[in-house]
Amino acid sequence: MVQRLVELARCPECGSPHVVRDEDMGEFVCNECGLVIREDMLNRSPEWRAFTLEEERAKRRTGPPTDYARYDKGLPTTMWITHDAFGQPLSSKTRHQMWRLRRWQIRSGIYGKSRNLLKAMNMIQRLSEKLHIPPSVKKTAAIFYRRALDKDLVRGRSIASVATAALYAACRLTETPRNLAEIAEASLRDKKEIASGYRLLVRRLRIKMPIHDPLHYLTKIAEKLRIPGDVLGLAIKILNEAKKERITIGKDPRGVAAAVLYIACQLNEKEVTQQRIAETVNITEVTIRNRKKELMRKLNI
DNA sequence: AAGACGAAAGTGGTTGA
DNA sequence: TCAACAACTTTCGTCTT
Repeated sequence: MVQRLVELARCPECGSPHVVRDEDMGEFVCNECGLVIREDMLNRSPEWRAFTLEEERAKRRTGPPTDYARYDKGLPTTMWITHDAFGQPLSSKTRHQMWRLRRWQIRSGIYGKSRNLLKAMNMIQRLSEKLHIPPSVKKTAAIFYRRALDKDLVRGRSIASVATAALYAACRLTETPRNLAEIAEASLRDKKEIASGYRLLVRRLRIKMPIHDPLHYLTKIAEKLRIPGDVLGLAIKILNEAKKERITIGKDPRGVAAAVLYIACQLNEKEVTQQRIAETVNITEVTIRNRKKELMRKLNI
C-alpha cells in the first residue's frame, strides 16, 4: 500500500513545518512532536482505482469504501504498513512491531476502547522513538496504559497525558534513565500533568517502584569521570556506612552518591571538582556540599 | 582565576489534618 | 484539599588555593 503524504501548514503545538497528512490512518500528524491534529478526518475516496468498467467491477467490493460508524473504521487493514513516512521500507524489526501492533489491534478491536488504545499506542510509539526508549520498556508502558484504561483511569484525562505518564512509569520501573523533564518535554505537555498522572498510575495500579540506590549512581559517576577502582571501593565503603547510619533515607540518591564519591576522591587526593560530579548526575554543587557536610559530621570523617 | 563554601530566598513534592 | 515541612535549587558574596 502506498502512503500519500501531503505537506500542510505548521503544527499548532510546536510550530514545526513537518506536518504530514497520513491518509491511510486518516490523520494529520506532526513529525516533530507527534501531535495528531485532526484525528477524525475521513477518507471517503475509494482505496482503489479503475480505468475500465471491467476493472471496476472486479475491484469493487460490497459496501462503501469506509464507514465512519464502524467501530474500527477499517483500521485492521490500514495498519498493514510497510513503509515509513518518508517512503522508505521499514526495518524488519519495526515491521515485526507493526505486525504485533496490528494483531493486537484486531484482537481488541471489538471493544469500545480500541480507538482510545490505538491512539495511546501511537503516542507511546512516537515518544519512545523520540527518546530512544528500548522496546521492552515501551511494552511495559503499553501494559500500564491498558490496565489504566481497564480501571477507567483515563476518563476525564487526556489520552496523551496518561500515555506519557505510563511511559514515564515504565522508565522508572525499569530504571531506564529518563527523567520527568525530558519526557514531559518530548510529549510537549506540562510536567505537573505528567507527574500527577504518574502518581495516579502508581497508586491505582499498585506499581512497586524500585527504590533508587545511591550505589547505582555511584558506579555510574565513577565510570563517567574515570575514577580509579580503589577510590570507588572506598566510596562504596563510605556509602555502606552511611546506609547503616540511615543518612541516605529521604535524600536524593544522586546527591548522596555524589557526595560520597567526592569525599572518597578527596581522601585519595584525586582531583575532581564538585562541579564535574554535579553535572554528570544533574544536581547542584550545593547539594553535594550539604550532603558532604552531613556525611562528614555523622560518620566522623 | 578557579574552586570551595555557605547564606538566603525560591521551588516542587510529600505528608498529615 | 490545603497548609506545613524537608529537600533541593538558584543566586550571590566571600574565602582559599
